[in-house]
Amino acid sequence: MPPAPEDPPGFELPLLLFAGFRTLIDELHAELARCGHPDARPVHGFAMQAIGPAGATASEVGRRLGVSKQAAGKTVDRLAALGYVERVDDPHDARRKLIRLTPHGLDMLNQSAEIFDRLRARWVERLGAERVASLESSLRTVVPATGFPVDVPGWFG
Amino acid sequence: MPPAPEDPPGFELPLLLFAGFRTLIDELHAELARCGHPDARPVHGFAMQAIGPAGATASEVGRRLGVSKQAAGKTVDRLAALGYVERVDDPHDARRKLIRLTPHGLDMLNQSAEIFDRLRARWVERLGAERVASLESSLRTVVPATGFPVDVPGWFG
DNA sequence: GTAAACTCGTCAACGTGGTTGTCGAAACAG
DNA sequence: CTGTTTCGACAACCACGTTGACGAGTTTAC
Repeated sequence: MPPAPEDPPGFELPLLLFAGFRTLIDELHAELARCGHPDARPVHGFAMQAIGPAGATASEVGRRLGVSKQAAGKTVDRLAALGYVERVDDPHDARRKLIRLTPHGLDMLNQSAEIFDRLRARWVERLGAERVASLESSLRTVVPATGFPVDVPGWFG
Repeated sequence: MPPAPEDPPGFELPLLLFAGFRTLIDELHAELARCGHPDARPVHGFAMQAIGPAGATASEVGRRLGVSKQAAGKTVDRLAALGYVERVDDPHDARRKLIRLTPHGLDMLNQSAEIFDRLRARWVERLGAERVASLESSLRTVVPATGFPVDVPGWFG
């Protein structure tokens, strides 16, 4: 089926996906700012998700996020300066430095989860549970099944 | 309806939207690279869309994109260095410098439109026309009706 | 008509999030 | 014991964004 003239132009789809993503992220951070996390940035959430409650090393974070270990290290520096994580020496391996979430960092992760649930609930209010579930299931079908790194270095920066 | 335990966690929705967007953008640029535009970046597409076939000034581009005129000016510099746009003096206003797409730039815009149409058609193959249309219509209802700038400075950088 | 106010483009300094390359120290494989 | 690999750090660099300032040109008000 070649593109029928009444089809929306193809560039609207990425725009809508981006606008949807960005709307959620903006609302998340507006809400986080009201809950004791005014300096949190989107990248911080991704990085702390990659660190996880069990902790990780900078190299691991880099691999999970699909960026270099140096970039991950710099992000961890900023996270540490904001009090979200701390570095502790690994007694079993003197090279490694375990990055662990502080209580403040854990709080941000928990709050983010709650806020995202509330935001999704608001979409359900406006669209109905079925359409939201359908949207998620459609996207799950078309996005490659990898974890979140899709591996185009510097795709947006 | 408070979040039922069988609902997907709220953070999956933004992840899926982002993954969908990024998948499309990555495929667009992989394809553009094969069609004579190996140096194009996502930001370039947005900026050239904001310039438009009629041309615009750097300040206008900044306003349309929701960034400062200085940032827009720097992006135009890079676009000009890549041969996508040129600056011409406005005879009616000696302050203004009209930014116009070169044939090369126009070609990129046209190719992008075609590629996006093909990518959307691939989604239609996998999901069916109805589900894609439903996805678009759902997103249209939940994203604020503004143009693309949602106005959080530095939301991702 | 002139003075004030605004707008345009540019320069400079800086922050953030990436990249590559290098390096010493530590761990590991042979 | 000797290579090889891995870890974290350092440096230099690039892309993209921000403020603040500034001269030149255009509008607006008086």
